[in-house]
Amino acid sequence: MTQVDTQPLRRRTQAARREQSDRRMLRAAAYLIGRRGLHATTLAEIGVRAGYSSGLPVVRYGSKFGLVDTLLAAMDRWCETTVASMTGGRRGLDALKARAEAYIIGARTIPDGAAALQTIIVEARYAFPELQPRIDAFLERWRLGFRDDLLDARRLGEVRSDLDCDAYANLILGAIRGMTIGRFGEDLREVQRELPPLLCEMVRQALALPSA
Amino acid sequence: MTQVDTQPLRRRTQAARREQSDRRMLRAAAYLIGRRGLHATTLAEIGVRAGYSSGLPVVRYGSKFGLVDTLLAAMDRWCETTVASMTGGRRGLDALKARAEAYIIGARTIPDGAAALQTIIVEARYAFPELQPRIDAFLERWRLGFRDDLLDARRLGEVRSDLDCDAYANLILGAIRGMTIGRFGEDLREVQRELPPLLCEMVRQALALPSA
Amino acid sequence: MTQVDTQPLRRRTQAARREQSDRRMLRAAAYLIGRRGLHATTLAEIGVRAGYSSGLPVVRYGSKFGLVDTLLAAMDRWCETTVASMTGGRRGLDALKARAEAYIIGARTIPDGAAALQTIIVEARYAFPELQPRIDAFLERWRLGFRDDLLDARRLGEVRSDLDCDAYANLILGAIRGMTIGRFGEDLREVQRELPPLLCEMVRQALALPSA
Amino acid sequence: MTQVDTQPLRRRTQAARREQSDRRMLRAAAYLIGRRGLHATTLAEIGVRAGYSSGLPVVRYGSKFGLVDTLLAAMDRWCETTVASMTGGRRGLDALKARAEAYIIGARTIPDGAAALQTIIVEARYAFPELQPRIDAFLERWRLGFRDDLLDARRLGEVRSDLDCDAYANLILGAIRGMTIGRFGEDLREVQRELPPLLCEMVRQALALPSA
DNA sequence: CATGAATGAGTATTCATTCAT
DNA sequence: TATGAATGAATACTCATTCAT
Repeated sequence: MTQVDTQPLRRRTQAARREQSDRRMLRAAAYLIGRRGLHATTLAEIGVRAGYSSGLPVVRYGSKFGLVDTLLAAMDRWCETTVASMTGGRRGLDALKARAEAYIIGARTIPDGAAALQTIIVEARYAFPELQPRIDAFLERWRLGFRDDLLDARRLGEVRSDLDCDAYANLILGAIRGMTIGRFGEDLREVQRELPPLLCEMVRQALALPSA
Repeated sequence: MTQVDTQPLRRRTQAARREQSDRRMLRAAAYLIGRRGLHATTLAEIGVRAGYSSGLPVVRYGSKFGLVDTLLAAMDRWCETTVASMTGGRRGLDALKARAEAYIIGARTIPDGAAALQTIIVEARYAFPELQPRIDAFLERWRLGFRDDLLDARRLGEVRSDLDCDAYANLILGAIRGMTIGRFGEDLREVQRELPPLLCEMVRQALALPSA
Repeated sequence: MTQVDTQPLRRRTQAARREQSDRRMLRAAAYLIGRRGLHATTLAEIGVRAGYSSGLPVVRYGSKFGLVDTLLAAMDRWCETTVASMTGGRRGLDALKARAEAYIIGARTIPDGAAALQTIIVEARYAFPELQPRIDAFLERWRLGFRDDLLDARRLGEVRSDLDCDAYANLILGAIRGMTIGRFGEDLREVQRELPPLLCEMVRQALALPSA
Repeated sequence: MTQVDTQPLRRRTQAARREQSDRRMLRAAAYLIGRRGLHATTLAEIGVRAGYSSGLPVVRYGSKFGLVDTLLAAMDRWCETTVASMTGGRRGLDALKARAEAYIIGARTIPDGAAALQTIIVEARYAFPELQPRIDAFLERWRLGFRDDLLDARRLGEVRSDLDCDAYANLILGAIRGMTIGRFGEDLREVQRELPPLLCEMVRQALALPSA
């Protein structure tokens, strides 16, 4: 019986150590990448800021690419969960508005993470071309979310039946990205206040039925 | 007499040589920066690709910062000229549409330059913080252009009188930037076809008078 | 009473486990060192390839030096045993021929071990200078073996009485080493076919009595 | 005329600087590699020992591989020249003896270079597999030299007509390599004294005509 | 006995910049 | 004006070793 109890305990403890250092390092990575940029952020810095040695990041993630890949995957999951909970039970334009808000809210809830995400999306293009598929998938998921909301809205009769949902989904995502990019750490709060109602207005007016 | 004649001649020749090497190096810089990113592009590469030695860029511009600064200033001037000629004689929404088209057209006319511009705007934030004022000024000029067009349109009665021109100018510029960013070298033509009419439609419908 | 019985049993089991992991790790070490070289082989790899954790090699041997030292000692013993059994009952040139064959046969019987041995002999000079005495002793034992065979042959009248046995022992060992070094994993079979008869011929003709 | 004179002068001076640093760095590399081994020798050390900065070796040779490749090529040329001058005008066994002496003499003339050469031949197998073709070519040239000497000796009637020249060339080269390997910096002088006459004796007795 | 998390010193490589020509 | 040789600081990555479990 001792065996049965100690084995899992040991494993739980080792796993816990690993999990904790994992969390800390990803948090430190997001903090630093969002502030100094992907290139200027050192693996050693990340390890030290997380409270560990300079070598741990490489031991854990194998390489800088591995760390960024892991970080991106974690943030991807976080976005997925947040968006799902915010758009749950909503449909059409209502869901679209919630989805847009989720993007902004992410930046408010975990500003470090959001800043790092934007930076990685932009800098990784040159630094880690192998990461592009994951980045594209991330953006595509957002785009498809907006598109499906618009398609749903069309089905519900909230917008004109001839609306080019794909094009408008692009426009919406582009606007959100274009307005938040490179503006972390400064006047993001302003964007948070301005952008959602603006999009709502645009959505209501530009996409609504001619009669509306 | 020989002195008097040769000196100016020499000077003219020297100036011409300088001008030519200048043009070539900035062109090479735009080409490389747009493709590999600001950080991955080395001064030596730029010099060699321009057909000169690896050391010339530093001799000419003093430092990497100096080169990027010069390049940015040149592209700024180019944008200014293009926009002025395209919006010349137009007012209100008509001018706004032309201005938006100018942004896209720039990417079509000098794709290397446009790609480099986007890259610099994003990467310089971390690499050359001293460059930020110039970048901000560049973007601000675009934003003010759109804002003034909207204000003009409001004065002309083309849009609602309570329109938040500043906010919409931000939205428009953000959409343009967000949709073109990181998409150079691939499907930019698609953006060129889609974006301008989309913005036109949005402008027409979202900003128009309620009666329209 | 339970104590008295289980203790030895446990110990025997522990000893067996230790012995098995020992065998496996040395085997894995030989395999990897022979293939990738001493420097490129990591302790972690050895542990994992042996079917254990990455940390076991250090726990068992204390350090990389300790492992190599142990491995070398084991191979030394193996050589000693093999040579003894192959030269047993023989004398003079007959024994010399058998000894030379033993060197080659080792490479055929345990190719991984032979390759690792060669690699260690060469790389350890720089990596583990402290190991040099053991290496020198190993080579010296071979040299002395050949020398004694030659001295015996001289006593038996098989070779000229003025033969420099030390010098020729060096030559023979050198030839064997020089022809096998760095050729593991490739055309060693060719060497196995060629070298022994060649040495035999040389031994027979070069060292034989002038009259022969 | 000034042009005509200064241009070459400038070029000669720059080229001279380059040539000098080249010579110094290769010399320093040979010295260090022969003493500490290929792996333990640092590019920075090489640069500093040559009297330059730690970064110059990479700037000049691109990488550690590039440096070793260059060094090997230089030593290859040196060997070629030395062997050619020493065997010039000789034939058969006489040429073979001179060739064997050249190998040893090289170690006496440029002991650092010879030691580095041996080390590189052995260590590069694992560290720089891409270098293997050059190494093989180097060894093959020696082997072919000995073989051709033997073939010539056979033609001249100096040795038995059924002699396996390829096999014996292997044996001779193997013996030379096996007896010098890993013995640089210590008792190489002894080898220098012992080996050539030993090979001569072997050649004379083992390869000679039965009647001789 | 065995695992695996964490350390930290060492090294090849990059490249903006300086400087001799 | 232009070349290119030389500098040196910065950083990703490796891995033997320590230590907690």
